[in-house]
Amino acid sequence: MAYWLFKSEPDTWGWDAQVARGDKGEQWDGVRNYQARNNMRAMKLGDLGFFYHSNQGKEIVGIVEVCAEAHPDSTTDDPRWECVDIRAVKPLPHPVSLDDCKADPRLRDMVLVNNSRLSVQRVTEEEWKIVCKMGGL
DNA sequence: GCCAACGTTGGC
DNA sequence: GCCAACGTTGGC
Repeated sequence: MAYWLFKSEPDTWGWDAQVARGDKGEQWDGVRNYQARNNMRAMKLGDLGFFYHSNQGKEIVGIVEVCAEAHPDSTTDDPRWECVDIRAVKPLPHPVSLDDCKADPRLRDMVLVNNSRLSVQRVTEEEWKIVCKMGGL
């Protein structure tokens, strides 16, 4: 079991939209970055991830689950790009903001804190537990 | 809306 | 294969 973090601008595709897709989930398309794609290729069915709102809110708002492993991105003909499908699992009772993460020395090495531009990130098990606790789970 | 950081592209 | 130029992202 691995843990991940998905970033999206709420204007384009927010948590509410993700929840509205229900258990069918939605393909996480549009990623055009090798690091992010490699992360998605490494994902296994049932892996969990945080859903992060960039720009507006700048906070982790919910938990998602990988419900389809990497497959070609249907929004492009370029065979280089693949994506996974994710479905909403549950919201965080208390969203965890970027500031909260920066303020906690245990999260100093979190990708979100160090390389905020990467849109699909790896989260360690320790970071996962810390953020879950901060989020009220 | 600005700008720094980063990734990608393309000329050499 | 290097590196300058460019485009994009995202925090502020």
